[in-house]
Amino acid sequence: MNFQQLRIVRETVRRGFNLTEVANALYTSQPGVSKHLKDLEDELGVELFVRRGKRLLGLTEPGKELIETVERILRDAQNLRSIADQFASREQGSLTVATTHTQARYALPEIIKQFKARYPQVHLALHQCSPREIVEMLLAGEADVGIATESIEGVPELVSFPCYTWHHAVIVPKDHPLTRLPALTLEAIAAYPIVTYHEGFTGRSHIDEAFAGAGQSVDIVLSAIDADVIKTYVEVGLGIGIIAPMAFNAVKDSGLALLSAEHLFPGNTTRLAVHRGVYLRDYARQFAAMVSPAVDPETLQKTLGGSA
Amino acid sequence: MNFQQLRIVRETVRRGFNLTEVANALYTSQPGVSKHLKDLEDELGVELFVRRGKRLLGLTEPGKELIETVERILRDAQNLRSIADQFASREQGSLTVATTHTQARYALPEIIKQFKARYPQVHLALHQCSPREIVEMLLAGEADVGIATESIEGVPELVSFPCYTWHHAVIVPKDHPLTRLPALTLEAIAAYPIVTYHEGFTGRSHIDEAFAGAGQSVDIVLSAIDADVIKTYVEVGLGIGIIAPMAFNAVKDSGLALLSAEHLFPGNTTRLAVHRGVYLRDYARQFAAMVSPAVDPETLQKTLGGSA
DNA sequence: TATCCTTACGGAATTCGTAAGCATG
DNA sequence: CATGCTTACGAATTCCGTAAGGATA
Repeated sequence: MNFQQLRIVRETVRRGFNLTEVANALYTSQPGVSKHLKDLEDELGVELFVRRGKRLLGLTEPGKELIETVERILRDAQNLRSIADQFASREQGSLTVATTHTQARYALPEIIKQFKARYPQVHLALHQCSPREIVEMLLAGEADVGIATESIEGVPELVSFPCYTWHHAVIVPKDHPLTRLPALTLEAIAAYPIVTYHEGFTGRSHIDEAFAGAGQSVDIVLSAIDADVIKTYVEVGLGIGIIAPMAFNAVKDSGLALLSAEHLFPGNTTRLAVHRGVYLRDYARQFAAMVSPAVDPETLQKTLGGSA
Repeated sequence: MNFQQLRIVRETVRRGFNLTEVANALYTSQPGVSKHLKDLEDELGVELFVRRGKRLLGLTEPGKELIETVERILRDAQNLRSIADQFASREQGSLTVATTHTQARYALPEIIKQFKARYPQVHLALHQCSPREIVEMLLAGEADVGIATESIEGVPELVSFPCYTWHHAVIVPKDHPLTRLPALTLEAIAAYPIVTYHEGFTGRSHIDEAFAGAGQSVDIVLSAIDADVIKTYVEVGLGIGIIAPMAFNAVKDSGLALLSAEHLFPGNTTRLAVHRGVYLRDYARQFAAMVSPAVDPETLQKTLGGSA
């Protein structure tokens, strides 16, 4: 048994049991991959993969049991490197953050500015992607930290911490009839075509729930991933917008008006997530603490300890 | 990084940083050991060991951090083999139990008889040793299960379960004056020379506590590891004995009388212990459940999951 | 027929053990 | 001067990539 064999097993599962892909992903030859798998199965005395003829189709029962331990071993091997790096160069290294447009554009800039000032030697990579991709990246070990409002809770392999809670708001052109209402209602909003976030983004599910709960059907004429697009179409007069309020800038968005809707939509909690059982470098823990008040950089590592 | 290097690191710590011993323990050459350590340190970019000249003295700070993860990786590698064996031959394998004389002689025979009937293909090795050695064996992965009344609690790397609770009893020659007392007292016992267990064995600490708490000084003329020795010397008239009551057999020990002392000594709880984070084969879980009613063979593995 | 896996084999790289050298108590 | 670690080097083993062959959709 060696690490390469375990890497191949892990990659085989991740790549959907296509050994050619696995070989490419690990920069090695396909026959080598094939042989390594066979050797490992021989050594363990158990078939790990279900085969039909020469094709691999999935994991056998023992394979399913074993894969979890394989993943933990490889994660721990990576942890060894991280711990060593931590001691070798405490304030140097890299940090990969996976997050959504909304966070990257509105919530994180100030934090990242501070972080960069504190840790100028850390190479910070900000991956902008969908909440589901954020989870994928964390699970695959491609990102150290994920920040999003959706999809993060309910993934048992992840530990997450609340960052802040906010409510959707409505944006309309400055002279829009809705600005003259004393207080917004869901009925009043539903009377107009709506521009808002895509499904699975920035609390969109909570918007749908609110209207569904009130028995209102809404006409969503356009959905976008980011508030910049939404604002643009609201200015153009396509409809009214529902966005996260931190995306509104009174100066830059002077053609629009922001109407509070806290009483209409359930609160959204943006969360920071980390894969259980991974070792976070000190600067990564500090970053997490800057993003979420629920993170204590001293005790975080113990919280992560239990590898599920 | 490879498994051999990690094995060498672990063994170096266990063998007190003597690389010659490490090489012998791992059946390899000493220069190879030396090189492997150096290569790993180079790869990680950190010194793992404190050296004076050419001698290794101990772990550096990074070494101390890393060793825990190294141990977990190697434990997980062993777990891979155990899981595979579990599927390859469900009722075949080996089980190593480390326990004390008292358990091996009086508590376990019936359980082991049942276990052997149920799993005739399992090679069962019963290691009789001191409670402290039991802990050592569990920590080193040399035993799967440990059973003892002392030393087990308070070791964070172990999970333990209560098996049964009992109180020490007094044995005396059949016609001894103490047999005519309506109820024993510590004072009455302390008036005679005493034969009982060694320190660190079979609840001896509780005996000392009881006398110390009552302000009684006692004359322990002989201490032994097992009740057979104690009984022999009581029969000879060397003194009165304090033993675990399960060691008394009314038929075989017809020359002796057993006097209850439940009201005098604190209760002892015999416990079963397993190293956290190890995978136990199904038959091992069944064995644990036969020994301790607190063990549920179905959920045991999850209890062990959290590797401290 | 194109994709995908296995077997076979030769070369490269790694690992291992022996021998020799040096430091420490 | 005996114990213990390092360096050096040749042998054995392992690992890897190319080439060829066979199975499946």
